[in-house]
Formats: sequence, structure tokens, C-alpha cells
Amino acid sequence: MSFHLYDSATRAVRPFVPLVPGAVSVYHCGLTVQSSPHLGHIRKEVVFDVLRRWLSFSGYQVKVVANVTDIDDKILEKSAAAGVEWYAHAYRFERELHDAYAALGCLPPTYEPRATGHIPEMIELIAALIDRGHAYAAPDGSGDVYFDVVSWPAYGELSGQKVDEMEAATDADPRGKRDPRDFALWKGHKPTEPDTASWPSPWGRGRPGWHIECSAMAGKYLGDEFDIHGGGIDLRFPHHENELAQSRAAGRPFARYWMHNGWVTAAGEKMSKSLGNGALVSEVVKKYPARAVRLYLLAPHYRSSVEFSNTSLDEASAQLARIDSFLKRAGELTAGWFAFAPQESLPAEFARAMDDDLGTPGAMAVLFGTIKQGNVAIEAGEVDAAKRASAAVVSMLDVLGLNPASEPWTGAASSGGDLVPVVDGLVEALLTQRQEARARKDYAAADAIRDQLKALGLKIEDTPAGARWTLED
RNA sequence: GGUGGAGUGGCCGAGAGGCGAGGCAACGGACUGCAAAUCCGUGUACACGGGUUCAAAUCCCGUCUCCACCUCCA
Repeated sequence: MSFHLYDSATRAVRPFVPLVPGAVSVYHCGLTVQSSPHLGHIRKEVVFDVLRRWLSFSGYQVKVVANVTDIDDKILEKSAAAGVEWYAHAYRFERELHDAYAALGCLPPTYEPRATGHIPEMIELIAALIDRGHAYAAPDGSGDVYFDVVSWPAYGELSGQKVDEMEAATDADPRGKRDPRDFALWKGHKPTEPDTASWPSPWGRGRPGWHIECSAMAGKYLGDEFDIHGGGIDLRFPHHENELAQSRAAGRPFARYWMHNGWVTAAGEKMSKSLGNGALVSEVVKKYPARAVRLYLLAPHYRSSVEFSNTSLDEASAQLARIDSFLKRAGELTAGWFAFAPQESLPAEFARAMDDDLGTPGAMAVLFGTIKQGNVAIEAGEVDAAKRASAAVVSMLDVLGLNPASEPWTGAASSGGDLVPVVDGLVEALLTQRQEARARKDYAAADAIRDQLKALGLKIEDTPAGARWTLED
């Protein structure tokens, strides 16, 4: 089975056929950097990170472009309220976003363009739309430019909306629009906004509308036509609908597949800042191992919603402990686990699940099944079988971005730096004392040492090969 | 009003006509000085009411409930 992907435009799982054989181009809408990222924001990143990893693993040359929207209404509003320059505000949250990506093990995109760096490309696109009769400068002297929705009969093709049946935009201020559903390509500069937030254009100073950014940047880096365009499901309408309309109206075929991820919900409702139920990535990562958070986000299918709760994250932590415990046991038996497993060690069933619209739930079932087989092999002392299982598990973890022995987790694991051997030596000394106590059946003394270490966050387990200690999460 | 999605065992969460995905939790057992880890075993779940079928959680009709989008939103 080759890779199949659910395409939101056709509402069907389609075989994935890239525009250029052997290569895949992906664009996904990054964040508007106006506030701290929460789990919902980062889910999209994790989903597309796994998509990229899987396509790379499948042998494709993958190019990923994800934008940063660093100029928009909210950034101007919030920065003004905070009394800082709008660009400083945007930059601060862009850095937070990058921290969040890194914290959850997301590889950086091939390129991450900023909207403010692509004003000329946007102006060019808007001018082309005006030339073709699909956009117009508002006659009210505002300097706004709008896309003319009725001039593009295909409008609504992505979201299945019929223009006439949409809730009439009850815009109290229709400004210079011909139709309330027309959307802004260019926003004329307002005297209340900072001068630095405007750029010269044929229609006067102003700034770009939201939708035009993505069309311009996707076009610049991926060409007029590219493979996959992604984002959260809420972007399907109007953002992606508008992107598609304005790109096609300008003569660009645009994306061949549309991929949308579902929500992280809290108490059944969409997680969002405005509802006050957003769990900030930076906070969650303080309470739970980052790999457990990633595991939690990948356990359900990417198009389903994931319910956020402490219980779910506790469960994910327990699952992660099972994985790591297996790696540790397998490593003890086979003298070191595989940091990188050969590609052929990936189970076929896992590949089948991933090929079927990135079926991470099925893939994880294979992962846990393999861990069980591996544990059985370890119990039986079957070294070869344990090695095979271990290699399979490592290769699956690599695809999911959960392999503790590979980037980006290797750095995190040894964050203790030079102190690790020191701690190891001290703990070993105590474990030797405990072993001596056990040998003379002084279990009270032995347990006292174990309790003492436990209080410090160390978990002690007795194995046939001797005591083993691990840091409790 | 329009457009989508969803209701599965104690919990999370797959599947989409026929042998109970997987995980977490629980209980019993093995192992252990006790634990931990691991293994073995234990569950007759699919919102409700009809229907189709040899067979329905899965298809059809109806009902109820929830969520999302149509406004900024991953």
C-alpha cells in the first residue's frame, strides 16, 4: 500500500500522487504570533511533523514551508494594549512558538517565511487579481482592496459552502465592499495604527490582509502548484477557501491535497484563549514529560479531536514509561539499544497503518504489540528475538518522533550534564549498602534506603542482574 | 438558515457488515524478602427506536444529544 491521504477538498481518502515523483511539497499555516501557544496550536505542529517524518521515511524528498503571520489586527491591538512595538510583540511570541516546537520534538520546517518579509509578492498577486477582474480597490478612499467573491463562481468549492446560503455577513460597517462576503486583500493604513505597520503599494500605504499572505508565500517557495496544504480544521473556511479562490483566480492551480487536523478540546469544547481553557505548552511541559505530551497528541487520529485532561496526560505518561521500560530492559539484555534501527526493521503493519491517512492509532497498537512480544522474548532470554523487537520499536519511535536516543531528545535526556556520573556513583554506593542489608536479611534497613532514594525522586527496581535506578518523572 | 463532525466497556481511544485494535485503571495468578517491572488470565462496549441481512457498533429510515465552521482562530 502506498501513502493515502484524506483530502478535505474531495472529502475522501485518495492515493497520494506527488506533483514531482519522489518529492513532496507541503505548506501549512503557521501561527499568528499574538500570544503564547497552547496545546491546540502545537498539535498541528506535531501532526505535520509526523507527516514529514513518515514521508521522508517512505523515501520522499520533503520540503515543508510554514509561515509566521507577524502582522495582523490582533497583533496591533494587543501590542498597543501592552504598550510595546507591534513587531517586538510578534517577535516575542514567535520565539515562544519556536520554544514550544522544540520542546515537543518538532523538526524545524525547511523554511519559515514571515508575512512582513513578503509584501512585494503579495502586492504582485493583488495586482494580478485586479487585472483579471477578480479584485477591486474600494471606492471609498480607504485604500482597501477586496476580492470580488461573485466574480469567482467556484468560490465555496473547498468548504462546500454556497455563497447564497451563507449567513449574510452582518457587517455593521460594510466599508467599501461590493458584497458583504468580499474579503480584504489589502488594508489601507489607518491613522490610529503605527506608521511602521504600513507599506507602500499602488493603492496607497497599508498592510496585507490575512489570506493573501499564505497564497503569496506558498507560491514563492513551492510554486504555482504544490502537493499538500494543511492547517487546523477551522482554517478551512474562510482562510483556505479564500487562499484557494485568490490563487486560482490569479491562474495558479495551487494545492493538490488539503489536510486539516482536529481540535484539542477541553471539557468537550475547542481549546482557545478566548474561552480561557487554553493549556499553555510551556506549562504542560513543566508537569509532564515532553515525550508523553507528544505521545498523547499522537495517540488519537489527527482528524479526531483530542480531549485534554490531566487523566489523559497521566495515561500517556504511563504508556511512555512502558515504552522506556522496554527499551531499558532490551538494552540490558542486548548490550545497548539501537539509537538508529535499520529501515527494514519497521513492521509492515505499522507502515500500513501510517500509509492509511497517517493512522497513528493503529501504528501505536503495533508499537505496543511489538513491545509485548519483546518483553516475552526478554523473559525467555531469547536475545535475537529481543533484538529484533527492540530494533522494530526504535524504528517506530523514530517515525513518531519519540525515540529517546535520537534528536531532539538526546539533549534533553542528558540535561544533568557532568553531574550524571557523580549521581550515578553516589546512588550505586547506596545500592551496595542496600544489597548488603538484603544479604543479611535486614529488610528494614534495605527498605529505608529505598524509601530515602524514592523521596529524592529515584525509583529502585530489583532485577536478576541487580538493582536498577531511574529518575521518576 | 447553510456546511461538516461526533455519541463505543470504569477511563482514553481505534475500527466501519461476520473471529472483542491498543493503552490506562481494576481484579486473580506467576515472579519477588516486600515492592517495582514483566508475563499469564479476567470484560460479552458500541446514544435511542425501527428496518435490511444468514449475520449490524458498522448499511437504511426516524429520534435525541453534543461539538465545530459560516466573524479572528491550529
